[in-house]
Amino acid sequence: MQATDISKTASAATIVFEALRQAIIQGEMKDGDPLRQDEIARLFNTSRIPVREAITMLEQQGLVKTQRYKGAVVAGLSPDEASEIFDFRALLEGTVIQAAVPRMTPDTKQAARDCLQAFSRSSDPMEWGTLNREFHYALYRDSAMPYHLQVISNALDRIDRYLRAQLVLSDGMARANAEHLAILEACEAGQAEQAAELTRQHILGAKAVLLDHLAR
Amino acid sequence: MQATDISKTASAATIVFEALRQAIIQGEMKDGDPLRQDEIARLFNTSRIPVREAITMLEQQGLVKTQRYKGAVVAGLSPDEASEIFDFRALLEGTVIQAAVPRMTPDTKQAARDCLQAFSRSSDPMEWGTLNREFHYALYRDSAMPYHLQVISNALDRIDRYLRAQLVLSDGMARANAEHLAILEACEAGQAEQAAELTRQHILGAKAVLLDHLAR
DNA sequence: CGAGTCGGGATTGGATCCAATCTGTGGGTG
DNA sequence: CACCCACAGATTGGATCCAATCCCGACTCG
Repeated sequence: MQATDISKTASAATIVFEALRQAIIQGEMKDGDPLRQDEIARLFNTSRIPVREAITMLEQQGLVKTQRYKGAVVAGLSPDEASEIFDFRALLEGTVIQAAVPRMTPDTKQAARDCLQAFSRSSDPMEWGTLNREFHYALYRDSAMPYHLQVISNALDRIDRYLRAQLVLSDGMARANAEHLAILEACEAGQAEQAAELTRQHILGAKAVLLDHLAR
Repeated sequence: MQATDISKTASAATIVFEALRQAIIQGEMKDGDPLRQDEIARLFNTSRIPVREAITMLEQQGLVKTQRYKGAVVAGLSPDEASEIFDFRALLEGTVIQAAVPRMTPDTKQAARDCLQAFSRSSDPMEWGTLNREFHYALYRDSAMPYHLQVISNALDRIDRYLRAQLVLSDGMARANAEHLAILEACEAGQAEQAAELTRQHILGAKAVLLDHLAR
């Protein structure tokens, strides 16, 4: 029998939070868009209380900025901030994948391969972002570093919108595909240091492309 | 004239949050202690609403764990989790100090020296923790990496209690003092790589001492 | 004509009230 | 005597209501 995480039934606040988070990181809400409490409350058929809690969660993650008595708006990223987060990711994700490679199970490798295939076959730009993320996350899964993973996930939330944009750019898809394949092969060959270096280059490459695009 | 950040007047929720955060990271509340909403509300002369928002903030930072309809308790750290966070800090703080050294202003160096002096003169174990933290933070200040700093600060919150405990242990103070001095000297000499390595060793050393203590 | 000010609507922050759930205790039953 | 169940108090989650603040336009007065 499959035991389901009891007592983890979502509160209204977390449901609203997840929905808003998705809307923000997928770019449905643009930078600076205001989050009206009672508008959101009506959308979810709740009162404003859970909405407010959801907004404070979003603020803790840096996804919105709030001002007292003025409300919350979707937080954008300056080029400097984006650049810093990419550096941050390169540092962390390189380290994490290096720790993950020696522990990587066949299951995980298969999952990563599946993501990669789906990624290259998919034609829906909106799906690319999630598959891209799933692929990376699969490779880190076996690192046994849950705290690192959580922090990485938060960092990804902050730049996810921009990553999606970057994938659509020029040959972003083709390049990402090639780099992903190289990373996966390094993992399968058990070359941890190589996988780490490729991951770092992959992230810093994306940063370069994106910043170049933002500058124009 | 000194312009004060207008409209940043604290809401009740953030006041409660800050107070609870301090109480937790300074160890006034032990692992597993429950946070009763109306008890806290009475303490601060507010209703439970701001208290609930404060608790969701604490949960986002990992300082408390909540279960639906059962409330929040102060979140402790298993040895594994503590160990991981020390590794995390070593990685990040090494990188950050390396970036900070070439940009470090005389003011900053002076501030760090002051901390160090106060640290060695102080006899109040409770003060050590804050001075220790101030010292480190001063050295990172000029790194121009605000995101990294924020993440480091969160990580510190999680283990601050244990760090304080470790300082009181054995010759924790004396050793920390010596290591701090070495780090500061490397910074003043402009040896960024050296400062980074010393910082990493400093953190990993503290981790070893603490884990050894926890095991017993 | 421009600057200051004074409302009114909109919006957020906080308080109070009600509903849902947990927990522990006592009684009944095999 | 162990176990199960019901009920009551305690506690959290959510809804509704009131207060504080902001925004914006119109009006007044020099």
